[in-house]
Amino acid sequence: MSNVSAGTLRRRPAQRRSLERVERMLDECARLLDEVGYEALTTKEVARRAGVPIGTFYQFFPDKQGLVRELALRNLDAFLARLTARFGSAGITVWTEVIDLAVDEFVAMKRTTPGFAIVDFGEIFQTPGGPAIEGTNRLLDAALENNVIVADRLQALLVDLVGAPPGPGLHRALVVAVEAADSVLKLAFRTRPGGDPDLIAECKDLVRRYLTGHMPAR
Amino acid sequence: MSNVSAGTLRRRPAQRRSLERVERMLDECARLLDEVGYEALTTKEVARRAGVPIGTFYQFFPDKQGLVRELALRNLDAFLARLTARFGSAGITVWTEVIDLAVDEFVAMKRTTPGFAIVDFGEIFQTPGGPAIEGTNRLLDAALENNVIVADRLQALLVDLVGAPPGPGLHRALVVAVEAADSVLKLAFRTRPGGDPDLIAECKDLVRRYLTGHMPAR
DNA sequence: CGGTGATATGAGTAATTCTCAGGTTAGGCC
DNA sequence: GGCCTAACCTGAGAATTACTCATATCACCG
Repeated sequence: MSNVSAGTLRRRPAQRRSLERVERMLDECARLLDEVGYEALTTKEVARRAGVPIGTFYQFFPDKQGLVRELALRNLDAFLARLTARFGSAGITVWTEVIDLAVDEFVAMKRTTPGFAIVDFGEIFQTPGGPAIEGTNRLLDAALENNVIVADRLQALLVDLVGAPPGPGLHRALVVAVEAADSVLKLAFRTRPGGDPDLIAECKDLVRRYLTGHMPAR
Repeated sequence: MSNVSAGTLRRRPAQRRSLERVERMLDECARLLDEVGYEALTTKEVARRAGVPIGTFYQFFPDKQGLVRELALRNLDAFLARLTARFGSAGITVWTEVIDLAVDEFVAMKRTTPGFAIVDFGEIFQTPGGPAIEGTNRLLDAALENNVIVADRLQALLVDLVGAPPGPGLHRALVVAVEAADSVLKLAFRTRPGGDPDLIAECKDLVRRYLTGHMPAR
């Protein structure tokens, strides 16, 4: 369930103390994000709050982006875990239930998980490295397309539970749906602290209508 | 057509030279965004390339965010101008044509307007100012919700050209549609330099299906 | 208990943002 | 024109930040 993607740590914490420290730094990073936003977040303050010297911070994280990217990864893990947990208990029969459940879970995390409202699964950064360098096609810079992972998981669930026809068409549709849902929910939370309920409802409607064309005839 | 929103300049350039300078700084900002991304953009480099001393930069822009916000505003103006121009010449009869035209125009700007692929109308920054301060409800921090302006304009066009029923329902639907389309198109341009054509097609499909419920029966 | 590799530390360096005291310019008025 | 005044411009430097690296400390084992 964990370690979904590459990971961006310089050194992976091996002993318990290090692990706790990294966890603490991620926690404080999340809380700081809620307080001051991404722009104003400083590595020094994260380290200070976590009770960790700045040097130790840089033992594990390459930089501020690496820190936030790691947080996004942790969020992704948590989301996928919660998703599979809820799908295990509830007996799903119609594919729209999958949508509703996923959106509800996402909203729940937006409300309760610190920092999730700001970064969720990443996608904050646009960092091209110079225009059209050499042959290297560094388009998807690893862990930069976490929404694709969510789409992967949703596809597996839909194929399993509802017997949807797998394939590139469905996969692309799910990536689009996740991307769109993400942005509309971000809007919902920009509009109102707890998430505008009308916009959350619209989000479900949007995804349902869109996916109707790519799904078995219910 | 211009000066759509508040504007974030410290001092509005009055004389021709100042105006040209501000314009030049915005141009260079846009090009730098394409080259190095938002994160790595520095005010010093923008000033240097524009041939303007750093002090002058700060005469007009409060900071890096203000600069990019101003660029986003200029992009918004340009987009709205191009939109109305094209709607004037082409005789629209069906509402889906409005969608297609708007998306096409957006895509065209993504391809040709420097920096547009990175910032388009803004929405990069999440900058809360401390949790739940006092009574002040600073939710929409001026110019921070530019997509709403696009939705406004689209609503006017749809009501005018197609006789759509105006009202809060339609308006909300358009805001959602614009937000979703924006994110999917961003994805399309992250995936491929010129914008993945499949994803662009999916974007149109997404919006069309969603808005069907909010539109006259064609 | 001494040795060895892994881990921790924080003062310091380089790079950045933004200011402000003082110099320059534009343009009206006699 | 010549003069005056307010608007405008400038860049050295103060304050802040990201990140490094030489040294100190620790964990563990023979």
